[in-house]
Amino acid sequence: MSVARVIVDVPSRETDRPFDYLIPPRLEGWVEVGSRVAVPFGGRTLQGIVVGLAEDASVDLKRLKELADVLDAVPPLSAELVELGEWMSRRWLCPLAISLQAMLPAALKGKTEKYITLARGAQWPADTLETYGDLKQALERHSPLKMSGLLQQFPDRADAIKKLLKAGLLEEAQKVEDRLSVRTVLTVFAPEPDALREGIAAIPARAAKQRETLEYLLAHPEPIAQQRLAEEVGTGTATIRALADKGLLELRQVEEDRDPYAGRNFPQSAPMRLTPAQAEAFAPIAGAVAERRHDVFLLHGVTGSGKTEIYLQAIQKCLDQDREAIVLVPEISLTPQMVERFKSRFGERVAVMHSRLSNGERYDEWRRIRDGRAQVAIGARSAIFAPFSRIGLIVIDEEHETSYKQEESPKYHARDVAVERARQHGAAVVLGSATPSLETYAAAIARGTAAAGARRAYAASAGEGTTALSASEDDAIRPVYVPLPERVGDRPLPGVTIVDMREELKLGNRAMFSGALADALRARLERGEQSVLLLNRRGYSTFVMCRSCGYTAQCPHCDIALTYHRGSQNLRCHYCGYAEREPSVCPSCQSPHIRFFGTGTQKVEEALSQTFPGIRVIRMDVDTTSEKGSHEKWLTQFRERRADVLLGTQMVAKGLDFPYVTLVGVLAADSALKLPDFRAPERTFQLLTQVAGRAGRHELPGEVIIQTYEPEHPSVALVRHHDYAAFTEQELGHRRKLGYPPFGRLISITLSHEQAPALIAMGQSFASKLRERASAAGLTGSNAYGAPNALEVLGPVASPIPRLKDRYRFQCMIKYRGDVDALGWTAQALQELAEAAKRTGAQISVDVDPQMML
DNA sequence: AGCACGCCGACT
DNA sequence: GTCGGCGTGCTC
Repeated sequence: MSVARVIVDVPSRETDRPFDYLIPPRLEGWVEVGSRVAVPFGGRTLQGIVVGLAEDASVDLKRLKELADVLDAVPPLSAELVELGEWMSRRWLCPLAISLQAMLPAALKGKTEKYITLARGAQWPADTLETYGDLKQALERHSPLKMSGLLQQFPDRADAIKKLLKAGLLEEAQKVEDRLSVRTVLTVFAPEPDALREGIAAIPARAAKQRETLEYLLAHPEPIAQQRLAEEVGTGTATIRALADKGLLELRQVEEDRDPYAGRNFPQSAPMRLTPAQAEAFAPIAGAVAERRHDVFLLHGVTGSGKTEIYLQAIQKCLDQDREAIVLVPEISLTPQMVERFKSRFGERVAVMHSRLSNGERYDEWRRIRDGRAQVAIGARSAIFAPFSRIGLIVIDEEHETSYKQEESPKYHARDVAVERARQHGAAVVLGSATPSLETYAAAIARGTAAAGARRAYAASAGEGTTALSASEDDAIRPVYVPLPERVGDRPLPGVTIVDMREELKLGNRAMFSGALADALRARLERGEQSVLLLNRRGYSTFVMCRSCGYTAQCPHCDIALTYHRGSQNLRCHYCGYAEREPSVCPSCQSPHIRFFGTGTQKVEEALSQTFPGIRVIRMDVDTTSEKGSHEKWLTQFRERRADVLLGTQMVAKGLDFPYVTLVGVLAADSALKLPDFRAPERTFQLLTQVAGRAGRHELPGEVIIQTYEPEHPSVALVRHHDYAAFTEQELGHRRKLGYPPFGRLISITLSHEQAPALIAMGQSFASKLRERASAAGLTGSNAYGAPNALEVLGPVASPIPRLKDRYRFQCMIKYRGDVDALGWTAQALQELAEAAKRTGAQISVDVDPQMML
């Protein structure tokens, strides 16, 4: 008998290794690397993934249990994806079970279900029967019963069931079940034409409908849904059933794909003629695809420069070779517009995956990919795991977007996974952005450019410092730089005005709209044009304070000010979801002078209506787009010009393209600048540049007005001339001085605990252990030239949000040069820490290459 | 992560 | 004297 090595679905570091199981004869032949199996594990039955097969000789067979089951006819993961999962676990220091789970559609996240049956032949003593007769009766009616169902029926009998199990009067069985519903449709299958004609001849003259039905099938022999056939023929399903009973046709339940885009027509679109600039950018990418080279490209194109058409044509090249393509877009720009462009070009060959699909819909799209019915996958972050087997191209649009980094474990970055996966397949990678992340950009500039002379466009300003990324760093991405510096049709970038709100105040304007913005809005209303307004804060007011005693409303579970929401009249914590009623007097001193400060999107909406009576505003933020399809609904309304203003948080900044938008207003450009995060300036610059790109994308010229209290901050000032290069140069200078990415790398380790003192002690002992190890390894100590240390351990310090969901948080940061093996080193240290943490009840969370410092 | 086994307080 | 609290330890 052979042996399967299984990663069980327990997301803990202690069980993060393969466990060996015997493959029983009945399952022989069904088990492969990547199979999903059910295994007995410590007294229960769990889902697991087979990561290896061994011959019996190599393992000690005596103590092995057998696999309980193989859960799918076709393994959901390929050996290649299992390998990718192992790579991810090393790269982001997370248990393999978690990496593997991330690659499966949610529908295949197996759940252990317990079933209860009456023990066969067991005699119930009279007194037991008296007390627990109702349980016995329930099980006599239906058996086996789900434990969960039984508990629902008898909520207070949990202990009783346990007792009866122990006494051997009840028995328990466990099964791993999918969270899955495959929709089936009753489908009619026609027999061979000859049989069909015989059937028609045999039908009595008065059964006209039956005859018609068979005649229809003779003309249309392909399988058809019973319902549909009945409609076509103009009869009821009874006719069809009658025919089935006679054996004249076959009726079967057939699994149906839930097509989330069913009933929508996507007019076929032909490739557009590329502009000379597009063609120049396209050439090296197409070349790499044609030659099946694993090259990575940074396609740096300003907003409106036509990157998408380049993606589409590169994908076509890839399909022509009978290879497959993955396109990642940020969740937020996975709008109908984007999907439509891909569906129009590639039709049925496109599978779409995003979070708004139900588990079932997503599973169906996933199966279309796996079964080879789709060759292009477009989706958010997790689409990088699309189960293709011959990938030729991976595109990551808006490469700089933070949503590519998953904030929960596995804390992977889809961009890095993409490059690794492409390497496995010999596929090309295109990273597209108008505002590339500094990491990608610096690496590309360091490597050089594909097109001669292109480097001039951006490179000079980036400075020599960008080469600081260590050349020996083996997992560093080194993209070929492909600039696309002009907008299609030579449309100019919109003019940008920066308004200093301090000056407005001096002029006596205390409103949230500056004179310039108010005038510009009014002009759009008069001309019937549209505007987009950005304010990156939802809710009505951002904090609540008592003017008598200084009390501020804080979340009782987090160290965070509560935000006032107008619609629901409550105060809410945006981190844990806590809500309380709006106070009318100060909860602390009962003074009526409790006031709401700070501006959120709700308040702007109100101010718009007051300032411009009759204005039609669509507000888009987390609060108005939580419903399925609402995002799409608002955008459609806006496109159809049923509103004058689209007001929202950063979700209005990305990827939208409306011809009548001629004004973009940013209400508080500096709102994110004060955050304690070294990427805050980069993010602000990116957000402002992106939102500015929403204006004037078609015939009408665009205008951008940015309100700020910090007009001279580079993140704001340099947006004025869309000066990515100048901003980048400055910012890279700062990063270099501080040893931040891309000049150094970070691993953040956050410890959390319900009690602060225990946490502080633990944090300190952990940090000093790390430091000891580092110095023992000769990694610390500044060198004689004042160059940064190879590795530094910073902290522990309280996290920027010191308490979240009733847990205190402390963090350590490991800052290191790219040529140091900090991952292996940290993994070891964590192993030790994990043991200590378990005793004290602390939680550890590791973030390799953190994107958010909060 | 759970579920077992194992040692100390409030009940029959 | 028993039921049950949840503290450590293991799971092929």
